[in-house]
Amino acid sequence: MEGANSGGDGDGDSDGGDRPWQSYHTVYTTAKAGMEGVDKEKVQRVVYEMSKGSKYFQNEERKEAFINQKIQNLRIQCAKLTQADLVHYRKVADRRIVELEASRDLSRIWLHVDMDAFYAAVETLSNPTLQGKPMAVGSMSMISTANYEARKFGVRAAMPGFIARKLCPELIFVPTDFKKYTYYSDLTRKVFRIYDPNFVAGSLDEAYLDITEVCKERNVNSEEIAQELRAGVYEETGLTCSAGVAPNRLLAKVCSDINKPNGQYVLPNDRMAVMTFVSSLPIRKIGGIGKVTEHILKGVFEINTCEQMLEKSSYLYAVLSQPTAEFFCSVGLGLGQKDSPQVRFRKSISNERTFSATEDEVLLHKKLVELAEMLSADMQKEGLCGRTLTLKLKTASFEVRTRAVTLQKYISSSEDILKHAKKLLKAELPISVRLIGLRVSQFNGDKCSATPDPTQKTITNFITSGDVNRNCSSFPDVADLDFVSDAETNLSIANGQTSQLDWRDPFVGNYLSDGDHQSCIVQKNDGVEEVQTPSNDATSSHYSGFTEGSTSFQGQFEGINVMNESKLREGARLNSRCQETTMLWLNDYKCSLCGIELPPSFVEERLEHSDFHLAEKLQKEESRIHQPYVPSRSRNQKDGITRQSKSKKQKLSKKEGKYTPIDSFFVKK
DNA sequence: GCGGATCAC
DNA sequence: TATGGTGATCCGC
Repeated sequence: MEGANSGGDGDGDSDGGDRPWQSYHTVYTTAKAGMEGVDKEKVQRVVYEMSKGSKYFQNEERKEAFINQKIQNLRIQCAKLTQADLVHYRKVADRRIVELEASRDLSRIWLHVDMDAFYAAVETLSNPTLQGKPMAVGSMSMISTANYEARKFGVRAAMPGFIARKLCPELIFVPTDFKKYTYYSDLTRKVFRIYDPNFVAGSLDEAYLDITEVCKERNVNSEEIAQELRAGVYEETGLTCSAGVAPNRLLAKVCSDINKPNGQYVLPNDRMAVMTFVSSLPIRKIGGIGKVTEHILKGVFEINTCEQMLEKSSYLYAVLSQPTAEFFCSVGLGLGQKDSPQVRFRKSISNERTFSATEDEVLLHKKLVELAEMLSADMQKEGLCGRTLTLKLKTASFEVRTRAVTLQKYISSSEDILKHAKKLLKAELPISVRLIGLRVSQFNGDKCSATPDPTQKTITNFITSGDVNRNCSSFPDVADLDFVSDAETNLSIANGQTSQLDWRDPFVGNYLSDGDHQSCIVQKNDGVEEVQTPSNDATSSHYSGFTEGSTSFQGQFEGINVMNESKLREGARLNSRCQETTMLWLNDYKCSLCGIELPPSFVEERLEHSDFHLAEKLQKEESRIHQPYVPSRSRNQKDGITRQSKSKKQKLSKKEGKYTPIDSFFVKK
């Protein structure tokens, strides 16, 4: 609202001035519930002092600079628009706004419930001595939730504990205990179900209810329903919650935040009321508009409130992608999203762990084994098989990288996962990382059936074709072509059986969401749902038992046998060459084939050198298969080493990361 | 399909 | 000492 950072924001103000902390934008300093009367200047200063100079901080600065460049670019684009352009885009925007307006639906009454400081409140319930004392759920490195006493000090969710303790030395830390939260969450849902058996759970502590019918049947207004529901939740759990009522979910969510904690706000189903409400609403309150989007909208278009989205709509349509512009306009009109289907399918499953940064390959390999085991277990629990595996790395400097392979067969066993994960990781070595993650996506339509859980209710809508098992790991391996990972994706995918329900709601997404799209809840037709909760409690058991069995990474590293495969097609060759360029250099220094030493910075020389070996290999090959090969310097490699002959600025080794051009993001072509 | 990024909780 | 984990989506290749 009156946010400390809203003053001269986005002008590159006061950098290096007497108040450097003002330019350090964090997620947790934005004014939210319970932050009234907080000395924001002091909080901001402490956060800055604690962070300054750290690797994390430096990365934040890098990202910030990147965003500022985007803003600059967009500003230039706007400035370049001619009068004629503006007239045109004014028309485009106006037409769309009329259409959007016509789609306005005021027939439903939505209620959003949000538990107050949920985790903290539950912990206080189970340990009443915490009552009235500043307390946070989480650890020294990260806080999940802080109670309202702690919030008075500026302590907030997503803030690292050691900073929170600086802000509030008496702060009590309580470790997270998801079993407890799930238990109480279930209790609240018992109450929700009374008012809407098909309610949509957003997470453990919030839900959307369509209360249209209850209001009608019982002939009571929404305010009374909200009161009653909150009282019911309190009676059932001893916990307080807040509620918001509005014609759509997007607005209901905004409303539940207004009188938090232990309050409610009703926005009537009336067009004027909605427009008035939205006119002064800061854009950051909208679900889907986060720190970066807010920054851009302010910096480029000087948009601070939702109403201003309509005022600037011609510029939005001129410079942003159409769906993005459209979302902002619909927000300006106070519209929600179209109804989402009752049943939603999980699209990926993943796990990741942070540890103290290391470049010890044996250690990294061990982490990978553990992750693969855990992921496989989770997948089997859910009966999932997928064909895309993604490795995520966070370097010691907090840069995040992902590397993916899409396979021809569906996998779920830890052996399969590990096999491919190792290849992906190997290509990145040497590297110092602080986090490794694995994700599997592109599921086979149905459960993999390895060990079906009889107690698990199946979703009837699923297509259960006889093909289901064909691709699963229970079948014998097909020829292992996997190392030419990218080439595989070029092969036509065998009769893609997409039983994944591929619905696409134009109003769901990054900028197109009212917040429930990230729901991990599968809501059944009968109203029963299953919740995927982060099972932190389970990790310890996973870790034990995998402490040994780490095979040396080094041992498998010498192979350049990628090139020995004889019947690779042209595409496969280029890709294997791409792999080779990354695998060729032992310890990123020494050629594994001839022993010549070339430091990573000699990018051109190294490429030349690998070309040499490649040509050598191919010549041998060509004597067998008759296929000409022209070493091409113009082809870009997928591994990020862009080949530009003259530039030594491309020295950036992969370790240091590559930076994509600014102009791409957010800009319409 | 891949990779970088944003967002929410 | 020290800045999380899971899942989803979008954009531009």
